[in-house]
Parts: sequence; C-alpha cells; structure tokens
Amino acid sequence: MVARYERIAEELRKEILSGAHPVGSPLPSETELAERYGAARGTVRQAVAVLAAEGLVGSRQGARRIVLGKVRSQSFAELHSFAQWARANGNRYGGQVVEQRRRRASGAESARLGCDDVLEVLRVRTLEGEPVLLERTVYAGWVAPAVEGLPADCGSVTEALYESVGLVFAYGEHLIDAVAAGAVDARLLGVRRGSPLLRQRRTTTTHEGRPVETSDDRYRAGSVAFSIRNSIGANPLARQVGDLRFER
Amino acid sequence: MVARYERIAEELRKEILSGAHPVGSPLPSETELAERYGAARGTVRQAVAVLAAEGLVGSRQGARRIVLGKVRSQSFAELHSFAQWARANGNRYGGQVVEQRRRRASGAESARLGCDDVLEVLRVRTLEGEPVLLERTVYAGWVAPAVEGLPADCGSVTEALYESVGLVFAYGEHLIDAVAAGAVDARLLGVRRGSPLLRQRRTTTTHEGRPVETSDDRYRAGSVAFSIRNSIGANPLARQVGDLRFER
DNA sequence: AGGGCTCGCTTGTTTGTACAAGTTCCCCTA
DNA sequence: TAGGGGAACTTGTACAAACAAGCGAGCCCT
Repeated sequence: MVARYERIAEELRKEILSGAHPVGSPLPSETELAERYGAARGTVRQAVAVLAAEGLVGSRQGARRIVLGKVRSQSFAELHSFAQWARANGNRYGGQVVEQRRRRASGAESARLGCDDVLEVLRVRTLEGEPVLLERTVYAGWVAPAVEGLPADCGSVTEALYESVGLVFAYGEHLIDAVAAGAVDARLLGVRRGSPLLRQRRTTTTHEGRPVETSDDRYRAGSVAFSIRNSIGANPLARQVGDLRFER
Repeated sequence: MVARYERIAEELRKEILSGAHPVGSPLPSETELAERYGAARGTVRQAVAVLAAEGLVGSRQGARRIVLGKVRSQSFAELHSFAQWARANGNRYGGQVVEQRRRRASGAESARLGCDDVLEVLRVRTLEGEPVLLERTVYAGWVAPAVEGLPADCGSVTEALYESVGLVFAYGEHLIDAVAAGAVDARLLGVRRGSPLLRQRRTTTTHEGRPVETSDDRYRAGSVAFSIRNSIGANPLARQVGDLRFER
C-alpha cells in the first residue's frame, strides 16, 4: 500500500517529466491540487515536499511553486550500490574480487565499525567492460561470514547480502575528494600513476544504526561524476577541510 | 521571527552535539518531546524532520528515532559560498580576481544561462593564506554590471551581491568529479601540472528559477572534501556517467 | 509614464484529532 | 529453554481549521 501523498507526488512528477508543466512555469496552487485529487491541503503539501527534496520544484512563501528541472536524483540504493546504479542507467557492469582477507581492525576502523575483527576486500568494478572503480571495503566482523560466502565475481554485493541474510543498508556517510592514483590503483584501473581519481569514502549502517562497512572507493577520472541539486533550506551536502575523520 | 519547530530543532541539535543524546541512543518519543516543549506533535515532527534531513537522526516506523552522528551538514549558503563556509568553520579566507572579461556565450552556456552576453571571471580563493580553490565563473549578462562593481579582492561575492543588488542564490545544481591540473591551474594553485584536483561544476539560479551563474571550481587535492549523509528515503545525491551535460 | 499602495492569492506555521502500521518486550505455553 | 502471542508504545498518514507572512497584479495618483 503506497501512501496517498506518494501517489500524488508520482503523478505530479510524471506531469513535469512529460512537459505538462515546463521548466520555469508555475505549478498549480496547493488548494487547486487538493481539490483536483480530493485530498486535504496537508497531504498535497507532503507530495510537493517530496518533489522539492528531489530538486524538481522550488518554493517560496507567497508565490507559486516553480518547476526547476526534469532530472531526478537517484535513490539511496543507487548511490550506495554500484550495481543498482549502473542497472538503473542501463549500463553493463561487473565486479571481481582481487584480494580478500580477515585481519584485526585498526584503531580508527574499530571506532567506526565498533568491532575488532574485520574483513578487508579489494574489488574492481567495471562499466561497459572498462574498469572504472576500485573498492577497498572493510566489513565489520559480524557480516564477514556472509560476505565470504559470495562468489568472487558477484555483480551486486548489496543485493546479495540482502537476499542471503536480509541485511539492509539504511544510512550512509560519504566523504568525497580527489587523490592521485598509487601504483596499485594505476595497475588495476589501467591508468598512469599519479593520474587523478575521484575518491568516495563511506561508512554505512543498518536501520538500527549498527555500522556494517567502511569503504574507500576510487573512480577513474572522467568515468563518473556525483550530481547534487540543492536549495536554500535543504542541505544534503557539506564541504570539509582536509582529512579530519577518515585517517587509517 | 523564527518558527517554533526550528527553535525546537535547534535545541535538540544542541543536546545531540553536547552528548546528552549519544550516538546510537534513541531520542525521546514525539509525544514526550511535545509535552516537554508544550507544542503539538505535528510541530515536533517538523523539528525532527529537520534533523533527519541533516542526517543527525534516523527514523523507522514503530521504533524510536536513533541518533546517527554529530556532524551537521552545512546550509545551502555554506555550500554555495566559499566565504560563508570558511567563516562558519573559523578559517581565515580570501579571494583575488585574476582575470575578468565580457564575451559572447557559447552554445552550452547560452542554453544554461538563458542569455547571449556573459561575464567570465577567474578567481583564486585562499584558506589560511594558502591558495586552495580556482573559480572559473560565468555570470549571466544581467548580473554582470553588479559583479564588475565588486572590488578585485572581494572576500564574499555571494554576500556582496546580496547587499549591493539584493541578489539571492536559491537553487543549485552541482556536478563533482576529479581532473588533472592544467598549466594555469597548476601555476595559480601552486601544484604540479597533472596533479589531482577536485572539480565542482555548478549552475545556480534565483528564487524565480532564473539562472545567475555557472562555474567550474577546482580544489587542490587534500584541502577540501565534500561530505554527505544520506539514508533510505532521502536522496540528495546521484552518480552520473561521464560528462553528459556540462560540455563547453 | 511612472511610482506607490492596496487587495487577493499563495505558501508557511501551528494545533488538534483519528487511525494505520511497525517495533519492542514481556509473558505464557509447549 | 525456545518460541508464539499479544499489549503497549512509537512513528507514519490523513484530515480539518485558522492565522501569519510574503508575492504580484492591478489600480490610482501624480
């Protein structure tokens, strides 16, 4: 059962994407929409709040809402999972484990994951046959058995873990910066040493706030970019000075 | 006049930051908070929704909200404005115009900004005396006079434009990736040619959805990182394949 | 023609109520 | 002791109503 406000949001989204409300044009007023859908104004407000959070429409007190764009930002799942993102974009993708071993957690890892034994996995991900991403993931000890049970060329780790042990990644913290490719990075990604890589370091937790993994992902320059839409009053992203929290 | 739910959110934020609600612990229930603050449950819900959007707390139907972290993601203003961000962090900052000229818009620029005459400005930004950011900004023709009226070492362009002509940047679209430093980049940022830079390309519009500027900002590696907290159901960020929309 | 003002419209905030849906934990039973 | 069944609690959804605050268009006056 989908909530009413979500169905209304879905309809409005379709109308915007189809061009019924061109970019720059005003949306109907809340009262008007409420009448049209036979819902209360509050419900309509929730619907348009969803669109605003997606960056599709903007709003200002006193004036009608404006259509800002047609690009919809992807879901958490697509940000977290390389496979789900690639599939949603219609790309061919693959993955291969290069190295995998258990070891004791470093001080920082133990603090981030809340456990002393971890599983470190080095994976190369391909897009359209090309290696584009190098994942250095450290899993908390309690998920290690499940991860070790996966095939080395597992396409989607996120989905496999959900299906095998019902694990759901719910919250993530991401730090994005640029680094030069080291010798290993260069060999596995097929670029020259020192060439620029886009680095995404993340820590993911379950619904209950239990940390699952922390990862250092490096994208080949030019292969992938992160996209954000934001507005006054909505603040998904932040800059940070240097490397304060992710040292090893 | 600040809204009630914002003041409640502010108090809760302080409590979280001060450690009264440690990371991983549950927040008081909505009813309890409503009683404590003498507000309706709906108002409290708005307050915690703010915190959830900031990534400070997570929530699931049926269970108490959990404190996820203490890092607060900054506001839109701080993401948009280098100066406001640096000041909020307590850093010394500066800026210097290197080059500035009017010219005709390229095809892509004209499409993005909706005008044919533009002003291109090249600025170097410093943090603690070090050059860390190179801004190549293209302003729409209608703001060009205001921008030209600014001093060359203007610290905060965003604030200066607000004070001089009441211009407010309201919406932004950002693309983040990594590139190698070109000859000019290298000289102005004091790094070697080919060293990795974090690039943020953005287009910003006013409240009314009118495009103001589009910019190519390059950060020296190691100086700045972007930070994102997200969760299932909240989706500020997206990956994109290669360079689809920002060609020149 | 231009500038200022008012009025209607639209979004923002707050309260109250009711029910639905999911979680947690305790107790009881096999 | 392990598991099932509830009951109490908590968050999610929906509706209704009222007022505040801001915007824009049209009107009037100079």
